[in-house]
Amino acid sequence: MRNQEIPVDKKLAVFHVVSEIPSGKVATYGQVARLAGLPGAARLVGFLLKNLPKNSTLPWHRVINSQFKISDRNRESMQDQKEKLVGEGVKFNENRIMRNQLWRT
DNA sequence: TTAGTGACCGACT
DNA sequence: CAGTCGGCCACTA
Repeated sequence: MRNQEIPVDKKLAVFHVVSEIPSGKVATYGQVARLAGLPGAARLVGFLLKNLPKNSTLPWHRVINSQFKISDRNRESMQDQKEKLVGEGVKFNENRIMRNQLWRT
């Protein structure tokens, strides 16, 4: 059977990195991809988070884009993400997250 | 196989 | 700051 030609290992690596993001901090898609050993695969991270099962406990809300903003998609989901971050103590400046809230390794 | 799309990124205008 | 472009990865028609 030659199913699974897709890089499952990469997906797991990305999920692992996201799960390591501490509460109160945020990471960019590109940063997650890089830490997962997949430099340049930022779009893949977005794709994976979009297809995340609802029962997942992954802190996807701590992932933002390089502009320190919440990526466009459903209005509800975006608002939901911001509320979760605020609830964890992440500070915003209007709709932009402050740079010192970035997860540093 | 080719072309289009997306929760992206960096450089450039 | 906003818009465009080429490049990146994987998915879909």
